[in-house]
Amino acid sequence: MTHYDHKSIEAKWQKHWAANKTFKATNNSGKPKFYALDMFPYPSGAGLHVGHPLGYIASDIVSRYKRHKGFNVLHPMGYDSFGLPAEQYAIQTGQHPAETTKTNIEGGTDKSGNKIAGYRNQMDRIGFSFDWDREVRTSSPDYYKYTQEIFIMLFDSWYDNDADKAQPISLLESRFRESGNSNINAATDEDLKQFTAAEWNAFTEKEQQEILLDYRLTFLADTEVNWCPALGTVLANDEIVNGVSERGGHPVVRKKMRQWMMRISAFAERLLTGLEGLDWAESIKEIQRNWIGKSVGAMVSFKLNEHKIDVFTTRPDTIYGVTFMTLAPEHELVDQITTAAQKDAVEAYKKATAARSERERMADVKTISGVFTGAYATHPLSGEPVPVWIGDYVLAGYGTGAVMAVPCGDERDHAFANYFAGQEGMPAIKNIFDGVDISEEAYGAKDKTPLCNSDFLNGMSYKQAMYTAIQKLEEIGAGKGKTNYRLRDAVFSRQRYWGEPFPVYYKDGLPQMIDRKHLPIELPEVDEYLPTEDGAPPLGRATTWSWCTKENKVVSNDDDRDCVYPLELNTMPGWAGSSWYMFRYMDANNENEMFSAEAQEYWNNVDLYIGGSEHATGHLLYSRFWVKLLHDLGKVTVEEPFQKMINQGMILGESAFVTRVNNMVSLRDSIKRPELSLTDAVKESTIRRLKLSNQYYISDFGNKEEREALRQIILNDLIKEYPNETEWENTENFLHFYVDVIPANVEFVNRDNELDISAFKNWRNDAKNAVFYSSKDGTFKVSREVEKMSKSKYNVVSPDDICDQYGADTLRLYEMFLGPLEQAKPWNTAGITGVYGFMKKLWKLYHNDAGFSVSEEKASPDSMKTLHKTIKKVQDDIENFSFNTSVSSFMIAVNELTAQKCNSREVLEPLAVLVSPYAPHIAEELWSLLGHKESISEAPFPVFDEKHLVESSKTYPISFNGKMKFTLDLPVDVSKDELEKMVLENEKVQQQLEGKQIRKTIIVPGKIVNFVVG
RNA sequence: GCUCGAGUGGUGGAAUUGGUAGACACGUUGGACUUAAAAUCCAAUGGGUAGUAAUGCCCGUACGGGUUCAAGUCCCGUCUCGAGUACCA
Repeated sequence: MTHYDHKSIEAKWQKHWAANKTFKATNNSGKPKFYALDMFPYPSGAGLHVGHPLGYIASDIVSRYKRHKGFNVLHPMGYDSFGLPAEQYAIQTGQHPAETTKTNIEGGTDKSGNKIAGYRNQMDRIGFSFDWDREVRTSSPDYYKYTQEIFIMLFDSWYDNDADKAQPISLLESRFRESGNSNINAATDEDLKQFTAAEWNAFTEKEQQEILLDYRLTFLADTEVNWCPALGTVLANDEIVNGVSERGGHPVVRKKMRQWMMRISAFAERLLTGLEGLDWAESIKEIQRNWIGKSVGAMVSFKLNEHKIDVFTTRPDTIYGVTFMTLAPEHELVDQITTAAQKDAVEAYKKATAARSERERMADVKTISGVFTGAYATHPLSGEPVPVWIGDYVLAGYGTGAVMAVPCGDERDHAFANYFAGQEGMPAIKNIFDGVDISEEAYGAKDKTPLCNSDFLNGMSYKQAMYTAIQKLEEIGAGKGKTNYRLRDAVFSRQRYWGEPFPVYYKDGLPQMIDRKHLPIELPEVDEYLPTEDGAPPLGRATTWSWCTKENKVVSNDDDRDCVYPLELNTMPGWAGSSWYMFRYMDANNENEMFSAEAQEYWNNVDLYIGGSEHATGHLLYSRFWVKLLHDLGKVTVEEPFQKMINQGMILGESAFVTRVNNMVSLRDSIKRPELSLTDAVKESTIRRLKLSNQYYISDFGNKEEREALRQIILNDLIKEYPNETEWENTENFLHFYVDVIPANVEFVNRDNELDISAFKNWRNDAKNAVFYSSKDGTFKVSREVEKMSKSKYNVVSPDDICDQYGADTLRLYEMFLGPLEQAKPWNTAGITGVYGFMKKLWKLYHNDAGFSVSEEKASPDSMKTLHKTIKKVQDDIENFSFNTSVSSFMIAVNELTAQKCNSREVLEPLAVLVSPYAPHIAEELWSLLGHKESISEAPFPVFDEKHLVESSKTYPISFNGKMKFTLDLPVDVSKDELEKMVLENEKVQQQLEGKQIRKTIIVPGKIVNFVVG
């Protein structure tokens, strides 16, 4: 074989690696460990596209590099295989989601007869060094039994604020038995009733369980949820984008439902501080910080008759600036405090806000609205009356749903006060900032401006007043320092089929956990994947979905024994399985526990995590939460799962569009009065619509000439079609057609944006007989737009075609060559020939016309220099995750070695190892041609030796006044003074200096020489 | 609006702590080989300008300032684009 045959080489080595389990990781090894993890994919029916492997290639390069460097590398892959698309597809086709999911992973033919390549096959073709023996699928009962187990662990835990960790619920029970709950500082909802030990012990079992439910880290609660009617399920906050569902873009409404919740808010502070030690992109950390939304301030109570209105404020220092209060319209006290006179107005306002959808409220933040309740609260410090308003700028869900309004210091309060200025219940704005004009806008700065009109706070600055005010409020029992978080508890129930069932049954309306030893509770069979007629989730259709506490198994719903109880009908959300999978890989085939302590201790946590940044507030926050729980319960030794993370940029698709003439054209009626101007003629004519029986597509609609020509063609067709029409000759100026833009599958478009018309016709049934009007040069062009790659946009490019045509090694190199990993970029194969050319040149270095040929002679110093500078560059690049520049340096190395006619083993052997992380197939082939019997995968990485780069001279840029004029070769091993002397003696330098005076000479040895002249 | 990030040839992108801007690749142009095409190889390629030429000069990293012997890189201001967030008290 003398030419580079990627097909046979790649097939050969992929087979070899699989047969020899070359990349199997062991859980005990004397080598240092390295754990490289990719965010696992959701196996969709569209298959893997060229965007998926981008991150996988990067992590694979690092993994292979680390193996060369002597590490024991864990580099696993699996599937996040529960999820909505499979279920939507199941609803449409009636196929079990488990089947379609399996086909999407393993390949096969779907119900409509489409060939599905399968994620696994597609990945295998790219030559990843995954340890496939550790594959996980979140939808497999072998896996989700442990997801269920973690749910039980959450149920069996509460958050102890004093110890600042999750604790077993049994500990809480024993403390209740001993001393009631007054000394317990737990993360719970506010306002739990207090009880003594005696009271606790006197409670019935059911009462006790109800109380415990308020403390558990997963609990049932009636909450306002985001209900998506189109998807038939609730959604978490992070699953909603701009007020519509992230998947599908369906509207979302607020609805009160009984749901499983996760008390992630208990971990808010640790989730925030934990970010500090992580080597993540600052932007992701920032997104998480914003999402957690910590604000430090105080709770302040305002008395109103027998009621008490609590507010949260971050500015207790401005307490004397309170001019009024505002409650959210949904606030529970509103009805109780509203005066008779204001009742109608308040009712009307409440009704109006309730009718506004979440989306409207979000879109419209400018409009100010509100109503006075007629009530006055009492200022806790000054004792003055404070009017109470309601307004929808106050959110029911944040803080207490009420604010103390300080117009002089808060922009929203300022706007509200001005809008209602002069009306009943709106006093003049109190200004507490000495010497600050607040007539135009509020003064929000937290600087040293002294306070005034503030009694004992007068003269104090922000910090001091904050502290003093809180102290005073605590003293008189009217408030206390408090930290608030925006992070809400997460809804954990989904009214869907294709997710983990809860290990929960209900006895007397109270949830009971099924004992861990009876897991998994497997998904039941249902006749349809839709909600039941009375609105219960799909699991409500299962006929065998009850729990027998005697036999400890799932039994028929018809079983009417006393020991049989109904099972939970909701399933878990998509993020459940992905919140802990990184640990399962460590011990993926353990049948007795989720993973052994030894395995976890050995692998610790993930050293390098690569994936998209779109999971910033979902997966990456929830998995950190679960890991903190597992840590508190002693299950894992780490508190953070992903030490180092890189977010690869999305590879975008270039969608293709063709312009189609609508099947209706409008025709201005014939005009026979040449004396009229065109405008008047149009005015006096009538419009008739004619239907075209043909469809017309036009290549270059923007071109006027082309449009005119197409108009003629259509007109001619119309004349034939409507022979009874008269006066056609006069109508040509008045024929109008309208166009729409139709997406074309990018598979039918070549690199020059030309459409394969016959393929398009074949693909779109309604275009079979259409007329395609090409451009003058005979081609039919599409227009392009860069968008996210998706099946529905027909712009998905599969890596398989690239593998066929150029090979996996070229694909790997090319994806890296496109640019920095983190950057988003459109997929465009324009440059791939350059990379393929490189592969051929690399191959040729090891071959002559006759075949493989490598000499045993010593390499030239030049070649050694090329090799060693490449070693250094590639090593530095991989350590810095700068993969695109490595590819360039390979190209430079091969170009140089070719020019040097180098074919010495001394250089070519280490070169093969250098290339191996990037282009493993060709590296293995060359390695074996070089006579090695073992795989190249563990060959030691070449060691960089500076001595090959040492030179006797360096080319210095010589500049004058900072401008580089020419270069000079100067010796390296001379002093600065000698260097200066040599430069000054130079003829060219003298020329430049002629007639000028040297004011300063800067010589940086090894860098530059600069003369300041004048 | 706020927060974060980014603006470099026709294109994707290089430029380690301030030290030869445009590496590498695509594209384009010209040439060699060929009956021809493909493939391959060679050369040129930021813009302007002077010269027959060798060669030289000027301008150039979004825009306007600044610091420095020296700025794509540091500082201040402006503009544009992208991402996140959206009344969070």
